[in-house]
Amino acid sequence: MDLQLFTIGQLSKQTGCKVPTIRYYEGIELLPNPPRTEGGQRRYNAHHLQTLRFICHGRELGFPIKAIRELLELDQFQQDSRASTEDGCHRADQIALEHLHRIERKIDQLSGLRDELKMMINACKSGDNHSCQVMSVLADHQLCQHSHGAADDNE
Amino acid sequence: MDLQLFTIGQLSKQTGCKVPTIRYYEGIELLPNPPRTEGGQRRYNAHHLQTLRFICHGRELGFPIKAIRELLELDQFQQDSRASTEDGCHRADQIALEHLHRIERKIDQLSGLRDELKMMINACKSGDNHSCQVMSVLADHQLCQHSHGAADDNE
DNA sequence: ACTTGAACCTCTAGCTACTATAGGTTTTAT
DNA sequence: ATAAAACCTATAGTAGCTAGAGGTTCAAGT
Ligand SMILES: [Zn+2]
Ligand SMILES: [Zn+2]
Ligand SMILES: [Zn+2]
Ligand SMILES: [Zn+2]
Repeated sequence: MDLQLFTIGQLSKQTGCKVPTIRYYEGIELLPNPPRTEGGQRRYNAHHLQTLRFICHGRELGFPIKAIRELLELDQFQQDSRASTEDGCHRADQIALEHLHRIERKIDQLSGLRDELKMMINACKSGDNHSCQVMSVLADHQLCQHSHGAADDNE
Repeated sequence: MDLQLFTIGQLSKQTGCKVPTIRYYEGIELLPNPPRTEGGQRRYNAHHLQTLRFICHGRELGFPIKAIRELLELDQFQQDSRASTEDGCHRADQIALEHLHRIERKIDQLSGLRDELKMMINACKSGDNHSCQVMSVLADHQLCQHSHGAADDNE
């Protein structure tokens, strides 16, 4: 098995991951270096495909690269050593839980912003003010209802 | 009026905006260049302070720099020309509305991820599986309930 | 007047996760 | 044999800052 080889373009189609992104993942050593043809083109096998799917799905679920890297290592470790799945599961769950918390904090923060924005916009639409509420609120946080606490964020 | 001058550190304390960030805003021509002392240090006036407050508040509310730039220009334009506030308000509201939509899309996307993550984690906690559900789901999107549609995003 | 230390200055590089472009080579099909 | 499609590397750009190095200026105290 593992006899079928894929070009980078085929891998891209199978996973939905763009070609430059695949090369990028190789560059940061997330995806192992594939063998090359004599001419220097990459040829992937089924294992690469599986790994890339894992990576892409992790990214789609919003996991940072760092987390995906650790999850891949856990996976590798388990396959290598046949260690009890318990520890790996524990750590994987922990990583997922941290990610869940980040997301929940982010949702809370964005919900606050959403409410604030709705209020400004509605105040303008109702048109009782001679000046734009959007501009006024931007100029003066006192007019805000919430504090839009800045969670450190990305994605 | 406008006689009181502030150092960049004082401006920083007044707004909560970090010193390098203030210099960064100047570099991208968002905040106008302040006059300098003979020795080359920046000295700001009340107008700079007001502008920086506007910028920082806009950022706290999640507006991209590009939007803030346009909002500042609207503000400037109105003060210069005493044009009817109507048009400015209309455009400002439009910008705010676009931002609101971005945020709502983002909240929707994150809510999907949150649900997905909760499901994986719970499946692991219930412990009926001999394998880690977090790992399994990552390896196979088929096990997902949602499609985690990737809205283009930032912040 | 002189010294000290905090605050200031510029410049460059780094962060996340890609994406785009330029300019060239390999593969595959006709 | 030729030509198009797909591949290659390398570099720079995206957003919005932040950190560091290495040097200068300012204001206060003696
Ligand atoms: Zn308005
Ligand atoms: Zn506010
Ligand atoms: Zn688990
Ligand atoms: Zn999925």
